[in-house]
Amino acid sequence: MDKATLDRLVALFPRFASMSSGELEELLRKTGARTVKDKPRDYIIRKGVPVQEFSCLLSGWATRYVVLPDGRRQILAFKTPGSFICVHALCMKVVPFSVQAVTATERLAMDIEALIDAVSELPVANQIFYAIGCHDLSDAEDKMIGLGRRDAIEKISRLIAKLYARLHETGVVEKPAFEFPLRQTHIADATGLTSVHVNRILKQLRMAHVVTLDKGRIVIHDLDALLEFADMTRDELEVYPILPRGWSRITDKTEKLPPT
Amino acid sequence: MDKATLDRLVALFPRFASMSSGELEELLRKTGARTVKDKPRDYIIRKGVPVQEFSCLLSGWATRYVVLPDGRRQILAFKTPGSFICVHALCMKVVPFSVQAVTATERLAMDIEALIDAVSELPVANQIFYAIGCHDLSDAEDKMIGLGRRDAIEKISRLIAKLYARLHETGVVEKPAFEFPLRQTHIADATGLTSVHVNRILKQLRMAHVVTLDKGRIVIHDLDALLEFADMTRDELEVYPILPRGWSRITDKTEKLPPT
DNA sequence: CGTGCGCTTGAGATACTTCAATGCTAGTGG
DNA sequence: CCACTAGCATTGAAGTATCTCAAGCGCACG
Repeated sequence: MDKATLDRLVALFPRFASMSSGELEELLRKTGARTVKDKPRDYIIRKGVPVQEFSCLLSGWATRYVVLPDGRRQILAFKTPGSFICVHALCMKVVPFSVQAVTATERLAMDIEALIDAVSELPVANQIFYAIGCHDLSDAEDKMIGLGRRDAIEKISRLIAKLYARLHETGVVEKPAFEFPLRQTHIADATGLTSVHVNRILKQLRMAHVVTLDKGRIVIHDLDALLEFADMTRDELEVYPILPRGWSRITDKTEKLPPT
Repeated sequence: MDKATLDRLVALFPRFASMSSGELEELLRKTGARTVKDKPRDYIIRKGVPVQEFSCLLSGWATRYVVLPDGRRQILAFKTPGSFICVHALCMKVVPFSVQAVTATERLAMDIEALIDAVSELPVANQIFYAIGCHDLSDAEDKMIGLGRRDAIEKISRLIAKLYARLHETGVVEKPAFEFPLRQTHIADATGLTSVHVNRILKQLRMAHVVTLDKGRIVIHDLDALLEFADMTRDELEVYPILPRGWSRITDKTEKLPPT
């Protein structure tokens, strides 16, 4: 693995910076790290099929989702450059969801069994991977709040604001106008809404000159207004590089004494 | 720590069985493990206040929840005997949620910093705690599906069925009739509904002779009917003792080719 | 013996869904 | 190069699951 690729990897996955570059190179060597390309709609992971690779997404977008027997779909996460495809794979051979490429993607794939061995010998790596899992857990719980207790415009505004923050943080996009390959059905299945309703809410945001979404491109005209709709403050936008025990994000400011 | 307490701990937390009893005793000693009692409505963890203890719930019920600034509440998890109170604490000093006792509770509390040190020296403990975190992640994602894509009767039926399965699995209850200290507002805040609507759905379940819930006690008259309402099969009821890389639960049987 | 919390129920409101039709664009085959 | 098709976005109209508001009731607690 050449120096340039290594730098690109660390830039997208700042957590790896807590390893020395020697340790990281060793880890990549031991796990047979290689880059893999997938085309749009390719499956990266299939529900029920043993997962052999641990992947770090380098470019492109993907979705991780579940489909119920009657066809209802819930998208659990969108994967963008800097995302780990499937943290679960480190402790589960078979996972109950699928991951599918939305655009063409590039990822760094490591052999899982080798990774587990390598990590167990390297305490710093252990901490890193625990923190990654913990981050995904917090993220899932944040989404639970959104799915359970927010209305449509909040859900959609938050989704857009958070994706923007993430892409901005990882250096993938600069301005609040960028490639946005998600279809309205993706947004619907991530927020628990109907694509028809998503369409109406997007129209509302467009009419208010807040966000326009067209032909795979999004333009955020008024970030403050978007945050207003999203019920977010600017500091909630920051993506915290979660170091072990270093996180101190507080979501809600005031907490009424809850019943019972 | 006497032998009886140790046995009780391992019975409630079968994961600990992958450590030798010597290793476990050593771990408990190093972390200053002690039992702590809380009264109903006591806070076990407060949002924004540094978490010092890692707790294993031995008896009683608790909720882990978030309250939004305008008062909307989302319950993230119910804690019952055999639950870890807050897995996040191993990598976050401060967490964005609170944990509050519902009934009187008893828990085994360990010092977190000591636990982190002890675990990093013991690969088997490392695996155990990673698996615990992974279990919570899968659980949260399962709840995301419910919150996003299921209707009221499915949500409530699933909640009841899963709590029963968990309590049964850990040996806390025998028959499908047991202490159930949750108020209707708890159920509402866990499922993203209103307590008024929860009331109507419970009435529906009562009228159908499926479940009765009264005075802190629940009786499941017809488990098969409940599972029908819950859109669950009997094998989904089983709580898998997730060993590292040993999990193979598949939630959905058929998966239509999803759009895009 | 009041007071408060939780359960219950009715009536009316609404956020979101379902159904259905139209149009646009890109890809495909002839 | 054009006709044909499929997928996606858009919009209207009608339906419904769930919410809001409001009132009454029972029980536990001080």
